[in-house]
Amino acid sequence: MTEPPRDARERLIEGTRELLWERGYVGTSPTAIWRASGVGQGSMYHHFQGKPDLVLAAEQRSAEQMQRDIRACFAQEGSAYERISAYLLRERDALRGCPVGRLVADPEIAADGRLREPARETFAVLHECLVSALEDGRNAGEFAADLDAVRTASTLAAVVQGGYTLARAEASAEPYERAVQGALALLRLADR
Amino acid sequence: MTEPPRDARERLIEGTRELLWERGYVGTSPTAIWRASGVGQGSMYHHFQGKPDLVLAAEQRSAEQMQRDIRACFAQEGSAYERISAYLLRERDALRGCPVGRLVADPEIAADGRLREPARETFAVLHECLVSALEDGRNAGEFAADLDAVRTASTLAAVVQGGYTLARAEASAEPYERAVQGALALLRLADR
DNA sequence: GTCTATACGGCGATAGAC
DNA sequence: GTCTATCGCCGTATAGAC
Repeated sequence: MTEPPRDARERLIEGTRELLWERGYVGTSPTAIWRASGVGQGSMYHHFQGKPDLVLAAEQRSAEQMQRDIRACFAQEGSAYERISAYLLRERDALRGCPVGRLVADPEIAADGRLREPARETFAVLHECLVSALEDGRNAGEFAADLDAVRTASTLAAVVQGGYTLARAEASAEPYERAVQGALALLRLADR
Repeated sequence: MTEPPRDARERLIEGTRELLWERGYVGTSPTAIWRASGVGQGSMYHHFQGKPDLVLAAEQRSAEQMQRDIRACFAQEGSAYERISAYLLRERDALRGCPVGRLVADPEIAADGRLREPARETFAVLHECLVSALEDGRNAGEFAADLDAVRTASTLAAVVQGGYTLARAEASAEPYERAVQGALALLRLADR
């Protein structure tokens, strides 16, 4: 399915992505990165200036992929509700959480505009897709005419991100599933 | 308002709470703790066995406080919707996030049953309060008879936690406010 | 491009004096 | 109970050979 990484640079980015997802910025050491990526230390410092530089490249890759997945999901055929539920019900490993959302938990990333940018952009794309779908549904009579698309879009995005937190606290995917199902049910009830 | 910490033990717990909230488990070093708490290193290792022991005490304190706040909020007078919105609209520093929810982002805490327990218990308390309020509202005719209280409770809890993530990604409290307002609007629309 | 060697500070903890 | 000293390891690089 997935192409195996080719050169050192590519392996480093993929290794960093994995470690960032699992352990965050502080928890991800350069040593762990080159070891996990199967390249030498000298090679890493040849391709990247240092940890922040490599992390930025990894973040951009993760953001790019998530944005592509989001757009693909919302470009599918179907009613507004179907597209929204398709996104919310996508296969996710709730206990792993979101590779992009995880990043902003660390203050080093939250405080640095450049390191924060990929996450900001990704959630902006998600929000835009959700707003469009909600407006479509409102225009088609699927949702109440007074449904606030902008706010509801933030609600739905938050349910996914917060569902991860609840899942990790219980070490079970169930709270995540419940949160998403509950959000979709509320959306169905908002049909007049 | 708040009592200043008295003894070394107390100061250590409060200092650890702050650092954990801000920087998570990996990002919080014993050295930073005793420095921030204004006690000596030897004192710290006299009162606590090591980092996990001290972190557990700090977690329990944060969990205890959050649970007390939750119960107080839901014990107020008013309709079910009023109690729920009172909780969702509580003054929060959205950019700081949740002192309890932050903990489970770190794998060291998520993987350790004892360190995870305070967070698990806190979200269980929140879920229970939300379910009770939603059932009350349903019985009083405030919400649709087929509203699923258990799932909706998880949805509302997730909106708050996920709202923090969106806020940090944008470095603004606005996405958090939108998410909460959107959730309350959905709840109001689910009234038949 | 990739390698090994080296550096310096911080982490997490222990020892033992006071 | 609190203090300072010390420890071994790791984080985050830099240097210079190959």
